Amino acid sequence: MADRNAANVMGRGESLLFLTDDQLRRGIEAMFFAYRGFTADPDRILQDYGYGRAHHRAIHFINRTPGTTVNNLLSILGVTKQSLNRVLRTLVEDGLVDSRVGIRDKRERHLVLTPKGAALERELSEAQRNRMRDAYRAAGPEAVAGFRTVLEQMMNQEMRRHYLDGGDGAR
Amino acid sequence: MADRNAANVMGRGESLLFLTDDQLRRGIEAMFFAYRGFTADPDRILQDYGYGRAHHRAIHFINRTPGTTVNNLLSILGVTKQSLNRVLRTLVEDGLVDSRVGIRDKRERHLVLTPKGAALERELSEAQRNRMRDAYRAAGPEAVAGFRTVLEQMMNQEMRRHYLDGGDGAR
DNA sequence: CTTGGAAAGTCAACAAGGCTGACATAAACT
DNA sequence: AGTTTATGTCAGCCTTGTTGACTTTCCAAG
Repeated sequence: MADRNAANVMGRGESLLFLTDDQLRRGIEAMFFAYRGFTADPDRILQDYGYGRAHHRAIHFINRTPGTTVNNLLSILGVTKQSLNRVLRTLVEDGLVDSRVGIRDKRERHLVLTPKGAALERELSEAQRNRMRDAYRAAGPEAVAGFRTVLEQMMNQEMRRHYLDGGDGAR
Repeated sequence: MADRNAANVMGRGESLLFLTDDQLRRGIEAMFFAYRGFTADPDRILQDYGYGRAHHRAIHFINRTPGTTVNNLLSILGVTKQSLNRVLRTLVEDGLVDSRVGIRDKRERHLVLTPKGAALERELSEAQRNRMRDAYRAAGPEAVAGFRTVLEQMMNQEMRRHYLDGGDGAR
């Protein structure tokens, strides 16, 4: 219990004392605290509109993949259709999202942002990008590469698939 | 709008095309998807005990700083005392947490894990550490350093304070 | 051309975990 | 003695997740 995980007899110098429980705990807490910062700005904006994080997520992924179907969105977001539907309904009612009956398959609904929805999307993503940009600038390019690498490894298989689906991101 | 943020005329070669909106969006989605992986294992375990993420957070920080006060926990977690109290009450009732009247200041309650609480903490944190360790191993030491650096920059001031309070983590 | 099943929507009920506001108690501080 | 601080508690509200049951639409295979 005292010195568990003296995990790095595999050396190369700079990696000594690398995977101790304490190091891992620090990483865990970093994720926790950073995620709070990550969501703080959009949360504030959403409040002014009477929306929540669930609305933000829907708006984000509809913007990323215009014309996406409800089912696709469900598998990206990992919630039930009832839960997503409640959110989508308010967004459609409020005129932020347009739900178009499928052309080839009329059961499907293709979701797109209206100009009004796109405006909110920009406001939200700009706030979030600003924070991300500041963090990236302060950390430097190499840190950013490492950041992305670790996060990718932390995803579940299915999530990684959705992540990779999202365009190349200039990789 | 087409080529906004050609942000890197500051060069050094590998950092060209560094802060485009698309790059930033990729970082944002990486955070989103990775956080899901990050919480997936504990969430599964917590379900077996009838607890939620809120209980996990309380248990984690009581374990990190044994004898911490309610007020301190409140400022770390950033929730209302009513919300935290609901969680703490069940943990005390179920015999996972001990709430001891302060010695110097009898208004304060000092929170510590019971053996039973410590057992659950180990189960949860082991699962979370395993995922973190696998990600770290796959990514390599340099990536991990970058990961931590970017996350630290993403935190709010106050969160960063709490983060730094958590011991040195062999920095 | 019928039918099975997928996609979508809806209703109802419930739970976790946030929130506000009001109030109580004990202890410490001034 | 009066005020402030730390904690706890009651009541009620909201968002966002869940399950289960049921309907409508409609593609596609038999």
